[in-house]
Amino acid sequence: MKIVVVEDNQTLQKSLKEVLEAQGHNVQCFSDGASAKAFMMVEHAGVDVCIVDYMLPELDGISLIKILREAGVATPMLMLTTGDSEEDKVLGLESGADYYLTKPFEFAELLACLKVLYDRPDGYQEDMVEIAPGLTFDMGRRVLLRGSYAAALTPTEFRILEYLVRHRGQTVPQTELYEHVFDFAKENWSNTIEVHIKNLRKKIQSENYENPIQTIRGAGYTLQ
Amino acid sequence: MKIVVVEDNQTLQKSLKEVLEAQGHNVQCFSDGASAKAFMMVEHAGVDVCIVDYMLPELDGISLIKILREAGVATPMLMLTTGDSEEDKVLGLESGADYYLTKPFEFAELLACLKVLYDRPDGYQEDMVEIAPGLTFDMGRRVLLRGSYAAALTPTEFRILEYLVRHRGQTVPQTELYEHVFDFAKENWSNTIEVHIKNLRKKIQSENYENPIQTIRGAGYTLQ
DNA sequence: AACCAACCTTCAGGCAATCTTCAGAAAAAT
DNA sequence: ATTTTTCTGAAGATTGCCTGAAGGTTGGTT
Repeated sequence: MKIVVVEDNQTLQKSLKEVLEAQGHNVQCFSDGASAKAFMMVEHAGVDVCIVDYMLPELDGISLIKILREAGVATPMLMLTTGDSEEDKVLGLESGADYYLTKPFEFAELLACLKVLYDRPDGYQEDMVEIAPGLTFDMGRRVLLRGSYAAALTPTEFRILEYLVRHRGQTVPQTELYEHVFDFAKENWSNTIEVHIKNLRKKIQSENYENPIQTIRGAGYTLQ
Repeated sequence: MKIVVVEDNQTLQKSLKEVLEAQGHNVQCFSDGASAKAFMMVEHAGVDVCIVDYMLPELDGISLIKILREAGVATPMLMLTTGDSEEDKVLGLESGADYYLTKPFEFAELLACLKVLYDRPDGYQEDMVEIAPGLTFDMGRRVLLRGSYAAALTPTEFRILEYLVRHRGQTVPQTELYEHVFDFAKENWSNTIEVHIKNLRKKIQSENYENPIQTIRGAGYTLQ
């Protein structure tokens, strides 16, 4: 599979490349966060897994992952770190990394992780999702495509729809949407999510089908 | 969500239970592998995440996970270990664990992991239960599926049916349903549960089979 | 058979969850 | 700085769920 490695330590980068290529993978290396970001923004669709160091010149690993995630890149990410700080680990996971390895690690462990990440049952790496007949959600471009016409999504709408897509078929509570769309739980209530859902529905709606975002009273929303 | 903890160290088990319950989770603890296995074989459908210690009396963590996986249990598993051995880590992941934490760990880290595991895009967890021939209860979507037609459940109906499913074959007293469905026991009696049971039966009913929710006079209800 | 307790059925009022609209605030783009 | 877009909270309307009451059945007991 295609693996992107972002690692500034040249020795480690070379070893990783060798080991992974020996396993038959196609490896693309970067030595700083900025160039990795530039590449991933464009090419992420073809990448199966991303291995990212925590400390990087130009753009650190956590920010890199966060930016990519916000841009709708859903590629599985594995983060490497030297730090023992538990806080960093938490930060790493919350930024959107899918796994976390502390250096020094053995390559066998890395390979096992890759397997776990890649064997995930998903649709996770899908970039184009059919929301309704004739209506496609392009996560890369952040738009809804109806025929040749593209409807833009606002950032919040995008995050909501992305979350619903990742949990398609499940009933997602409003509280959960709050936590993921904004990075915190709302204490004092507001109907912000409801308003965004309404706007999303307006963009999705068509005469040919009923709206695929269903509200399950007392439970949340379900994307069919 | 419902979390199963398998940990023989009583102190740690207690802390885990406390922390997780403080987060609003429903926690079920076991102190050895064998009893956890017995429970999971039957009840795994209702369990969202499993936290399993590496070293356990009766049946060690790795074997436990392996056995459950072979039995088709897809519940996300998080393994705890004291060992630093990289080999153990690899073994743990290959046995089917989804994540791996080395003791001592901080609870914040554990919570972050749980979030990652639980937010997985899925269909991964066994969420569908066949209530009657041709009638499936989809716990994720909170609906009853008959062929392609979906009947919505109200929040209370969902909680009742969920509880009956988790205790399938057992006779569940009304008092127990009260405690689960609402978070308290009812002092002054009402027939609310009876009404909800009636509505549930109406949604479940069909000409082809008799209603699977049986009333055991003087004892409670049984889902066959 | 007559009685009683457990359970069923129906239904309407009250109420909480959600929708809708809109306008001002904040943020982003120009 | 100005314009445009997006976000957010308020207020009111609407929807659909929950519940308790009242009366009806059922099955067991004397």
